[in-house]
Amino acid sequence: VAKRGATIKDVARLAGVSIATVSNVVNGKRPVSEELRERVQRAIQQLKYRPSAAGRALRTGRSQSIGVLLPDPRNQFFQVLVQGLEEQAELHDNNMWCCNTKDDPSREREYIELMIARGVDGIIMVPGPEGRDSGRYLVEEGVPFVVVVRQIERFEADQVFGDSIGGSYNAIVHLVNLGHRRIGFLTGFRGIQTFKERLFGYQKALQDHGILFDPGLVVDGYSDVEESREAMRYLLKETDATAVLASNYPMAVGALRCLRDENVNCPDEFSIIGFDDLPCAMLFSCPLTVIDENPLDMGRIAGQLLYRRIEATDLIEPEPQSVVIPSELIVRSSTAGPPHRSAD
Amino acid sequence: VAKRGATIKDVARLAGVSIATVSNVVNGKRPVSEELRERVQRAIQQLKYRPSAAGRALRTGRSQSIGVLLPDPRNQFFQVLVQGLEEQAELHDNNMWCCNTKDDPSREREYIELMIARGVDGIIMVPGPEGRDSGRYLVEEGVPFVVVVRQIERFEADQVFGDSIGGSYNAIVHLVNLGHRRIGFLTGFRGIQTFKERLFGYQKALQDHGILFDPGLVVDGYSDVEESREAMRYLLKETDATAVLASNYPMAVGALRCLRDENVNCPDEFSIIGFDDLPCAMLFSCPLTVIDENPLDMGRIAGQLLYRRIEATDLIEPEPQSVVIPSELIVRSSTAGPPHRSAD
DNA sequence: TTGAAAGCGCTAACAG
DNA sequence: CTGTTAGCGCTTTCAA
Repeated sequence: VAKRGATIKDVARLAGVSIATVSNVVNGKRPVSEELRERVQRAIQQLKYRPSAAGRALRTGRSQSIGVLLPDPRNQFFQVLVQGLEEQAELHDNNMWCCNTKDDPSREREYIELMIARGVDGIIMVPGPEGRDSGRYLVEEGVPFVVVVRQIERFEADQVFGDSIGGSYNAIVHLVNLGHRRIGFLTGFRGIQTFKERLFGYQKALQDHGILFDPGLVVDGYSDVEESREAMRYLLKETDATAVLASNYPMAVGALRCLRDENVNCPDEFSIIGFDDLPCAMLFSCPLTVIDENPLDMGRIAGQLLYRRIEATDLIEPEPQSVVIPSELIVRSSTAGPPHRSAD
Repeated sequence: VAKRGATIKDVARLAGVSIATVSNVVNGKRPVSEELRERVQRAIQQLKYRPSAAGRALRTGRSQSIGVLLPDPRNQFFQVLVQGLEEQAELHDNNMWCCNTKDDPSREREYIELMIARGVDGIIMVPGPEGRDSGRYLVEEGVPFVVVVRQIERFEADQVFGDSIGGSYNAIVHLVNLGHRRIGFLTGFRGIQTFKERLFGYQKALQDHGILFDPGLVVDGYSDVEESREAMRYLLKETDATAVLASNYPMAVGALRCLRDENVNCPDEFSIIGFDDLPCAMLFSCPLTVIDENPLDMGRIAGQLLYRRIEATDLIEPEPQSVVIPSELIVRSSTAGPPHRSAD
């Protein structure tokens, strides 16, 4: 439908030079005399010539673009991550193709296929429940990639992620210090590494403080606001929990919403601590105490690792590198001592 | 760096057929005998053949992808919009390339150039301050496109947007009915059509209720949380406003944050009404009264219009169409009568 | 320093 | 129903 633009041939003809010369003016790979360069530049301007990405990609085998696999673009955490990636992509004159896997392994796999077919130069992946398989597949296909946000354990690849175990551990210590003993855990898909780690940190913190782990206090929110609201209702009605750790942002929102529905005061009657510090976290009816994971830096560093790999010559492949981004506990007012019982 | 996959030639050789036959099996443009089809399918499987998008794009002039220009991907409003678009793109086996214009005209223009060079089949644009120029340029270049969220007035193109004037009008009527007379307006870049319209709706509502328009009550938040916090502080300290209309989501967040900083109770001492209903709007310390614009439908419809145009034969170009998505006032608790004065 | 020409992977027109 | 072939726009040898 779109009308065809000028091609390299048109430019060559108008400038009275060969197409090779035009190419060299455009890409600067070989020196071109001042005179010809000028003639070519003028022709380019006049014809509004834009090199065709398709032609170039076909010839060079490089598309100047990278693919990004995200589980949930609506979660602002991932948008901040993307912003960090975008910064790097722009630096390399690349474009980014973001895809929504919805943490569905078949969508993840399909998008990887599609990305390879489209010839992306590399992939940034937030791995879903079967992310390890995807990772293996990418290795097999020889596509440069980096795993971000959620670690794939004992896997040789560039990886950038937060200290989920430590973050979770610190959150629980905070609650325990406030006097809580019955602490719920609101988890996402249990198949996902990050949530496993956060659960582990939770368990370890309990253990280190001599509190028995009760699996009945672990409820599934599936990273979804509505599901989390339901799960939280269960925690409230059917258990004696006095606090909860919500293992990501939408789940904290769901938990908070449930408390509001049920007219349970936060933090007087129930404490909430969440993951991820987003702009509205402090505006909630009880400004949220959170573990911040610094997604912007995660994105930046992941981007840098990817381009390092993309630009490596085939001879010297860089060593796979794992980068752990430190996380930080930000205490606001959604956490306090448990009701009917003084804090220690 | 990535190792080269199998090409159509490899498949043809292995299956013992011509490349044309392989192409026809893949694309189904011409009938192929059962026997050959099967041989080809087997070869495809065996070689893990994936048609090269670059080759196809070069040959057909179609890239099977669309570009999306967004002013601020971090604003969840736009992510919901994108979700609607994505739905349509997936339906057409297309991919989406989202770019962040930051409402900067030169970035907008650059990305349009880039998108054309990359051969996108169409563009969805949320126009920035000089969006009209961009629109004209797209027409000139013959790229199918649709304008979304923010209208370009008196401009022949497919456009999908909300009823900003009406939404704003209704918000003000709501406040006036509560008894407010001194109502502030927190605006984004004044060069952007949507904000002009929202300001207009505000003015018109005041006028219709016999309230004099005071330009001193219009303050700039530039769609930014921090800027809005500042602007709101001004409104609070330097004017006698008792309520404010924040003309998009991040600005409402900023306004709310300011009230929190200044220990001003909402809605008892000050009322806020915002635009865009996002999942946390109801969790704020005062659950936000908002105008919801239904971005999901905007995205869906914009996508449909774009594909209608992309798929049109050059002979029958569809008539440009403007679609207005109705908006809805959702009353929560951030609005009440003004202080020191009973509501009427 | 420049040009001619091959060919990247694919589709489509043409020939059988 | 199938095969042969031209050529999309570009980069990159190879020759001059």
